[in-house]
Amino acid sequence: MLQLQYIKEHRDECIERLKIKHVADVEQRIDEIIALDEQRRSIQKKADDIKAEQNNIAKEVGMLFKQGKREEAEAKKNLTAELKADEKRLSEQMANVEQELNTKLISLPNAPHITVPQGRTADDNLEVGRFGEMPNLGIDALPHWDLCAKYNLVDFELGNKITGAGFPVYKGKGARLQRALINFFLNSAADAGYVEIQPPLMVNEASGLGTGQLPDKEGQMYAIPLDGFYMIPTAEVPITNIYRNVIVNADQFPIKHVGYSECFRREAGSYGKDVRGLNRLHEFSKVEIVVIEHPDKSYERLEEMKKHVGGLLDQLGLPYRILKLCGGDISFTSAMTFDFEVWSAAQQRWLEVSSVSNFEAFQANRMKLRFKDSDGKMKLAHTLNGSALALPRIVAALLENNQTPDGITMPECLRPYLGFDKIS
RNA sequence: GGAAAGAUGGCAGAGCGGUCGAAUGCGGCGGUCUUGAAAACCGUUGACCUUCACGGGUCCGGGGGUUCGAAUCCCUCUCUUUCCGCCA
Repeated sequence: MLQLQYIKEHRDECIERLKIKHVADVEQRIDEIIALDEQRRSIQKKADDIKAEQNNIAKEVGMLFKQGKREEAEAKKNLTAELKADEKRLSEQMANVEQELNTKLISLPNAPHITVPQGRTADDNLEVGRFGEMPNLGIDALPHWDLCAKYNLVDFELGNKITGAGFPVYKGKGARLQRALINFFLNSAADAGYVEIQPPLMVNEASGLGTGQLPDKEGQMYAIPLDGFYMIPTAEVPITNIYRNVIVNADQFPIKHVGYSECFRREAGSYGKDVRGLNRLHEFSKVEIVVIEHPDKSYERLEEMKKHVGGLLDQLGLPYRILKLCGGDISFTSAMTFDFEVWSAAQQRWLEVSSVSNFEAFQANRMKLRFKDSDGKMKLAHTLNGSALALPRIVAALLENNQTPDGITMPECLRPYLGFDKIS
């Protein structure tokens, strides 16, 4: 959530930024928050004064008892009765105001960076770069789901049988390709200074709240209500939550992590050609990079992360474009997001394979992830993350773009991990 | 699934119901000594709310209760550890 202090001290800027996200009734919501905070402070002042008086009386009573002045002590005791009633009344008021304030704060999305493009839908995203050559396939080129069947790489029917739609089974060279990609991605990140983490695939509620999946996107996660756990939708959740309630040393910045995990998403309401083949799954593999950084350096770091992701796609030889997401398409928690999309030559469409975001202090505020700055003050760190990369659509594009009449050529960078250079 | 124990500051670990925000040790920071460092010694060192400041308030896992007064007593929830059972 946004910092109350920021909202109070930069009201107009805050409203302007939130307007980029088309937040309804922003002015009103912000002013309500500011008013509630003022209420809270005035109630607290009164409560503090009463408590101070009670503390004094209690101290005096203690002294009198020690000195053996019983009657005086007994007389003083009665003084607190009225104060107690006042205190109870105030603490009820306080609880109400705080709860209302908290509800309003937590339901407010992150404020986009001022440079985030205006716009409402994915069509309004700004293309900021296009790389690689789009292959010219013949008209008999096959979409990846046909290639998967032809070369027996991914068995969707088997997944239906074992679990359900959206849980494919990778077989033979298909399975090997998965493993090769994971290793390639993990090693590349390690070479770039990211420390590898192998996180749990289920998280508790506090972790879901920390990174912002809860309460905003509850329906997106698989839940295990019996134990109060959620299947992770991305490794971002467990890895970032390593730093929940942590005060890091400023000299540790940047903290860079990479982790591979299976990701589980309910994807309720998706259907049609969007979900055909590997395009959208309930379970998929992804390598994720997570960075904790000083607020002054986070946008610099975002660029570095983009370069890393772009470098992977370059090595894989996939044509791609980078989009700067517009206010309407950016996520609830993000301040700035870049999407990477690869060209899927047989489907003739762009597929999102990475989303790189700076959350500024939004997640850190929920998680109480702080550091002591050089001025000696406690401040919230910035959190960032990005896919590097999500596998299924990479596989889809690799299969489609590299198909030839006598097989599918594998990119050079994967061969050490694959043990073969062609699927045929 | 059964049984027991525990949850205190960055960590470890004390704490008769009344100067306990909390002993002590480690760590951190500053200093003395040293060419420099280590060791030793001295000092310092929690977070949060509020205030221009002085100050005031809150926090010893969460919530509730007893009391003039709770880290300390009672109830409850959550979590952790250990033992037994089962098991990759």
